[in-house]
Amino acid sequence: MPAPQASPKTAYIRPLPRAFYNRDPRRVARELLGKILVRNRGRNPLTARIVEVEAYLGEKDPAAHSAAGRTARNAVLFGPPGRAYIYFIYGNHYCLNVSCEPEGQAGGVLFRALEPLSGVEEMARARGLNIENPKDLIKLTSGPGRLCEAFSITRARDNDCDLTSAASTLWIGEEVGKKIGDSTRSLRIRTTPRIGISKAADKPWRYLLDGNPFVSGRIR
DNA sequence: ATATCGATTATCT
DNA sequence: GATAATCGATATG
Repeated sequence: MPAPQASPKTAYIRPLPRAFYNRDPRRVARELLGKILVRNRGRNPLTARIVEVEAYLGEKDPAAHSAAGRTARNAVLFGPPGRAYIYFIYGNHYCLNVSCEPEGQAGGVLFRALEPLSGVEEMARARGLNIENPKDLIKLTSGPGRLCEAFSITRARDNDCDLTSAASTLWIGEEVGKKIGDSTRSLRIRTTPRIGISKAADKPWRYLLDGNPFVSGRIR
């Protein structure tokens, strides 16, 4: 397992445009792999590479929170693309999604695992883990609930946050110099069924970077 | 290594 | 009142 890489300065990360998210969530999910989630914290932002995601379609996907139509909880999924949809689950954990598709149409991508790049000490503190232990390092951001805890993501703080602006406290970017289509091309991407659902469990809409140690759960 | 189980609460039926 | 896009702990092979 690789040691965390040198900290990228956010000055060299630029946000993905809203149009990036204004598409089918399966397409967005695949292309989000390798991109960077940023938590602005004054100096010393938290950054991590996206290594595992799942696509949830709109009202036609029985596994999606939007399957039964718009409610107070899932309203962000029906709003404009590129916003954070945060939900609370099992009385314990938050999960992060980004809304996709044009306004009025639901759809989103769930963040399942990240590879920490900078702010690792802060993440460890938030998770109550010790980085000296390699096992604990993996557990920092390997899972949808874990990554939210590492980034201190809550519904109260971050639901409906605009993820397309570097001025937001939470946003998504890519390294300057890489083109959106390009950065995905060289990656080894694997698709599998989605984790932890019972409906539409056969759909292969989980996307991950093959071999990345931070990917959650078991492969296959 | 895999399996099972309890925690704990917002949300919806 | 039941459920849930999970996690961590415990038990067993």
